[in-house]
Amino acid sequence: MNHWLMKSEPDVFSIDDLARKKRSAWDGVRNYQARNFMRDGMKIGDLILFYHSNAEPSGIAGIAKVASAAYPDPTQFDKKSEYFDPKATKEKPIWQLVDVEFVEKFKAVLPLERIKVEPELSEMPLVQKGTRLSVMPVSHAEWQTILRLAKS
DNA sequence: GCCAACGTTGGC
DNA sequence: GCCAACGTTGGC
Repeated sequence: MNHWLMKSEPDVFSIDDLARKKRSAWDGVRNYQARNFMRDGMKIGDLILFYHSNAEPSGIAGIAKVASAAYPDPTQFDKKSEYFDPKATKEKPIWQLVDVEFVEKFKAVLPLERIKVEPELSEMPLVQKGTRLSVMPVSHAEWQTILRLAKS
């Protein structure tokens, strides 16, 4: 099983929103590398760190899991959506997404500040300067470290 | 709200 | 195919 981290702005969609809905399509990803991780890397049941960006504080808020295989993001065809992509067609969709399911909300957000100073987490794309990936893989060791920090 | 860093677009 | 201009991300 692989592990992942996915970023969301809590003003738009937070861990609480996912907890309420139980399951949601992770729409709006418009970055090829992030799309490829969802399309080619994710398997049903993979666990996801739910990261709050542009938040107070920014950090990891809980856990979700992959609940579907990748399929075309419907918002790319929707003219009224802010994620509409005029270059995408039903025959040749560009953007893919997966459904995610709520697993757990941490008692407290594990702040980015804490992640940054943890030597075992220094290789994460999350803390690399200039990386803006919104979907990224997490190694098994990093996963264990993050859960230990989040629950301590 | 600022702005650095990055990805994408489009003229040539 | 280059690269300047532009738009976006996301921490602060």
